[in-house]
Amino acid sequence: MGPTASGKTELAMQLYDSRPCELISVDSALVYRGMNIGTAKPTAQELTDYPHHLIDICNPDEPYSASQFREDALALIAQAINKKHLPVLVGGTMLYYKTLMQGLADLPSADEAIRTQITTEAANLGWPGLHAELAEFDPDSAERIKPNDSQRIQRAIEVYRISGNTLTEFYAKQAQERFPYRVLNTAIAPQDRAILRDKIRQRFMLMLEQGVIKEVDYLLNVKGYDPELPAMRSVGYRQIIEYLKGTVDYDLMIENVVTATARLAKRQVTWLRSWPELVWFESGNCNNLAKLMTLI
RNA sequence: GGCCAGAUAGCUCAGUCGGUAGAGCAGAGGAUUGAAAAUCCUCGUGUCGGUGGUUCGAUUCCACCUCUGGCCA
Repeated sequence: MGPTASGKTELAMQLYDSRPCELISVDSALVYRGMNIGTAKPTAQELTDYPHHLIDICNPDEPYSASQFREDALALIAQAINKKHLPVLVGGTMLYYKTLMQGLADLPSADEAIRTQITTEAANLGWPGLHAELAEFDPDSAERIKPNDSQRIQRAIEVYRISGNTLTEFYAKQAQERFPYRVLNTAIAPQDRAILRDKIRQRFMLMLEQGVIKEVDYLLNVKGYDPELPAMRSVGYRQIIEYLKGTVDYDLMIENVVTATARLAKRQVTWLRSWPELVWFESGNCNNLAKLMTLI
């Protein structure tokens, strides 16, 4: 685990060279085909030399989710163990790790039609208005969810409309999950955030040289993906789309991407601060592999 | 050289009919159950450019100075 631009992939590849393992990507953006430069996906050559599971498994307009990840990852872990390979989970989507190990309530899947309907209602009533509606049938969830948290309000209402049961009821029935494997939790990050910010900036400058703007332009204008798609709203893509539409100039776009990426890193670190039994590694330390090997 | 407009938080600015000031952005901390690279919550003391003057009291009014734009020579 670790924030973006901290060197997770590199360390995972070193580990792959050192013992038989299966690399399983834990990243909500790397699943999308055609989103390569902007997601800092390993190169085609790297993916040939170091095969990763769960990269390039969806098109940007196909939904992927924490729940789907859990299912995929459990299957891949079992396969790896059958082959007597070490399953190595590597990536920065902390909710996916949490979901994998703690499970989810038995909730209904997302329903596009109902989401669209709720979004339309929100345009008229505002999210606080829908939050008030939520409070009528599920006061506990309304207590927990803030009046402007559009996504969670939408989800809570969606679950109720699909199933007739509230989120609170589903949570109450949720079984306590016991993850059936022994896990070594490791995280890598630089010692301070300013260093990470510099690395983020440098990496984005490299992405620009590699043609990240052409990549986004292609997804938007040739493939015709809706800019409102979750995939197209990821860090970097969203800001480049603004630039392509002419809303912001080039220099401001660069600043916006660096800022958005640094904030992503911050949120990733927030997850990790309270992560139980976590072993920390420092970015760029040449002893990381050796240390990792002694822990496995 | 003259005239005009500015100078307030890291940045862009608002404001105080005179009682030492507040937004947005940035930054920091946090939440996180089928979109999670998403979505959301909390956090604002700074010689109010400098020096004098008026005043019980000046960041606010006045004078001069410095700097930055613009216009005129």
